[in-house]
Amino acid sequence: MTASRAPVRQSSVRAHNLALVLQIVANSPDPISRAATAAASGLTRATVSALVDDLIAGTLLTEVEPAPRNRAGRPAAGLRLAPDGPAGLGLEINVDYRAACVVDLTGRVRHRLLEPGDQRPVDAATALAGLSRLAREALRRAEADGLTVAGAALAVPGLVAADGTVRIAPNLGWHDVAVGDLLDGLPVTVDNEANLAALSELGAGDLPPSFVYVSGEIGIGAGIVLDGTLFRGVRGWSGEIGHLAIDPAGPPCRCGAQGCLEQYAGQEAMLRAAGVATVAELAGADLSVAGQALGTAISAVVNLLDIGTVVLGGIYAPLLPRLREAIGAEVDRRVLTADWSAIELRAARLGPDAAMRGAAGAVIRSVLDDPAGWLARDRP
Amino acid sequence: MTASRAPVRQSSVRAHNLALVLQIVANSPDPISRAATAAASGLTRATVSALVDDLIAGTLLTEVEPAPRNRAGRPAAGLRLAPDGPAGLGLEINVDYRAACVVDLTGRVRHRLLEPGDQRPVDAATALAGLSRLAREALRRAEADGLTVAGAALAVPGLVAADGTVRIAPNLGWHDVAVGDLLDGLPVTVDNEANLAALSELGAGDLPPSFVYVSGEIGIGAGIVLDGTLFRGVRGWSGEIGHLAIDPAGPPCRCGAQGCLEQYAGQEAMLRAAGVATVAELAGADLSVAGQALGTAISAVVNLLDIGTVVLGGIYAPLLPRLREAIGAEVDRRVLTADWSAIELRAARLGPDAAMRGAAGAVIRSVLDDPAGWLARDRP
DNA sequence: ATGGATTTGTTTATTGGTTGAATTATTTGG
DNA sequence: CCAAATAATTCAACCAATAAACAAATCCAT
Repeated sequence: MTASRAPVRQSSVRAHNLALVLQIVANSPDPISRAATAAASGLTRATVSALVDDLIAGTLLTEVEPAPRNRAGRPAAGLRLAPDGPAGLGLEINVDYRAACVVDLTGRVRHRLLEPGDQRPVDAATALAGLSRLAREALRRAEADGLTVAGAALAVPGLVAADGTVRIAPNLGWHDVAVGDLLDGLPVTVDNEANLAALSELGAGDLPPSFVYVSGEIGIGAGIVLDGTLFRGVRGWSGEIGHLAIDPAGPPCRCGAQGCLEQYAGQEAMLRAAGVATVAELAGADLSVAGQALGTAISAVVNLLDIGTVVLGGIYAPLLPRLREAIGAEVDRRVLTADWSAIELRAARLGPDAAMRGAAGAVIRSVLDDPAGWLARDRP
Repeated sequence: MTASRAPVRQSSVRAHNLALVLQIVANSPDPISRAATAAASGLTRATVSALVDDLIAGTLLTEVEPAPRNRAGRPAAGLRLAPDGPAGLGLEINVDYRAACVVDLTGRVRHRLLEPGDQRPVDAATALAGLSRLAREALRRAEADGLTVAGAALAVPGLVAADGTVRIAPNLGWHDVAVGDLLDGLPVTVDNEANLAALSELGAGDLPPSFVYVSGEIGIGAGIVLDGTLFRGVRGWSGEIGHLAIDPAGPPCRCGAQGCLEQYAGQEAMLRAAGVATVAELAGADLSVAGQALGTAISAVVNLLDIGTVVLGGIYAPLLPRLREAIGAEVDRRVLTADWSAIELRAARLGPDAAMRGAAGAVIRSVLDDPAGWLARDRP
């Protein structure tokens, strides 16, 4: 039932502790010594030394010069993530561009390729072929840098089934698209853009381990992060916040129901309500209707999940100053527990690249979460 | 980040594998042999034998006569949970009764004490003193049976903070009540009744590992079970479904907002709408308004969490036949993914005792989840 | 400059726990 | 009554972490 259904052997102990040590180093802002890692992990220095040897041999960690220090004792050798080890390839197909990026273990974006162009008129196969070209170019450049690409992830604006097929991506006009073998065998996972953007914000630091990322685009999606892990739902399509009911007698929605959030706070609805033509012009408009609707939806999330932090991304990020008051008022009114524990609203830190960087970050994260799997891979 | 921040030593391996073996036995409908357990767990027979020895010595498992079999080979000794080992004490304080029960490891209710009486006029201290008497009597009877009570849990209809204080229980008139030391040192955990009832339904079997339990009483609460574990939210107050917004212009709610679910599907609202005085009379009434409101709220849950099963408890359980159509229609209309994956509505199996049994079950579950902790306890 | 104090990192024997193979136990079937 | 089959236990080997001793590299006081 509750406990996982897998036996644990000694090798799992090692796998767990490798991940533990690696993540302590990864989360340390400055290079950290073996001894400090041992103290932080609760393992002995001897054990940490042995684990670190493996991690260095596997190009996951590197030793750097000891930081000069004015205390007695042998100076500590610093450990940090290797910038020339495994890397993640992040891909994205969205309404008006295709993009790829390469991110190394330390989180730095090493390469970034963007191909603007409306994807709606082209069919899925053509769009994917174009993406494949872009991705190969990114791989070529990564290899030239001496990086080993550990995997790839693709962000799409739509519902993705557990097996990676895109069930529906309304704004791309996609319907049951299997991405297939894009890169000659290099596995490509596919995920929803809001989910990946949420992970990306998590990686950007300074966020609590549980939060909701709300992405405002043509549609509205949400990525739910619980305790540092993306919550995907039972079948993989959680976070469909865009179709929460705001008013049962509200305007009809393209989903067939009435009064969905999208009809109040979706990009098109906001433009229509403000009587302007571009997103940039919204900065001067009255957004109280959208804000109130967003507040109602956010209240539902908080009442159900008791999450204290909401990150607003996509077009909402720059508009947050104008939305905050209406959202806050509605949340205060509707969330029972708001009296004890405040709900924090934040603007997303990362711009439009969030989803793509989150995709690359997901690959990196999978290596950091299971270094033993990386060490045991078939060497080239 | 994602991986837990604790080191793993060999002893944790044993702790994990003890839990693994114990739960395989617990989940087996019939007594199961060591060999079959080994096959199911992936451990070797030698290891399972050693683990089982410990579990038997700790009165968690017992050997039963081998089931007669018509095949060659030494007959297998059956293993099952010990009915005379640790037991859980479940407590409940609700609007019109106090109750206690003792449940053994196998899930059987061994004792059940119920003291009817309106708790609203008495203050919290008096109610708790009465509960304490009831609990002591239950403990006495458990001891007379040779059971060792491993712990106690209390179900209350209200919001419970992480430290066990009841922040607010509107229908009891409680406000920041610390339960304190009820039973001379025996630890008592406190939890929301909907949460515990949800766990109770999970234990009653036949449910998928992720579902939502909706409890209709004076207020409406929800227990969210994700992957076999209760989801409590960041600060412990998840599942406040009763105050989801159904209609922003709806009737005012005692929470201060307008159009909350409780104003449509709460017990009092349903009675008022049907023009009857007792819950029993609702069976013949038109419940389409409540059903539609419930359907809207359930759609919100499913859209956010992608959960495929909803269990309706409390007063909703007997009324489900009359509610199903309205709920179903609204869910089909509002849940994007309903086309691919059906949402199943079920009536709760357990009656009014669900929360109290869930409380006892939570104690049992904590032993099953961490048998090593139980084995390492100070023996009497 | 030199020896003691201090901190880091490695070496080595020990311990806890699983594994795999061999062994013992208990049944059915010819 | 013996062979085949299945269940459970015993025992040596192995793997990974620990504790304690040791080596290395620095600061500081004399």
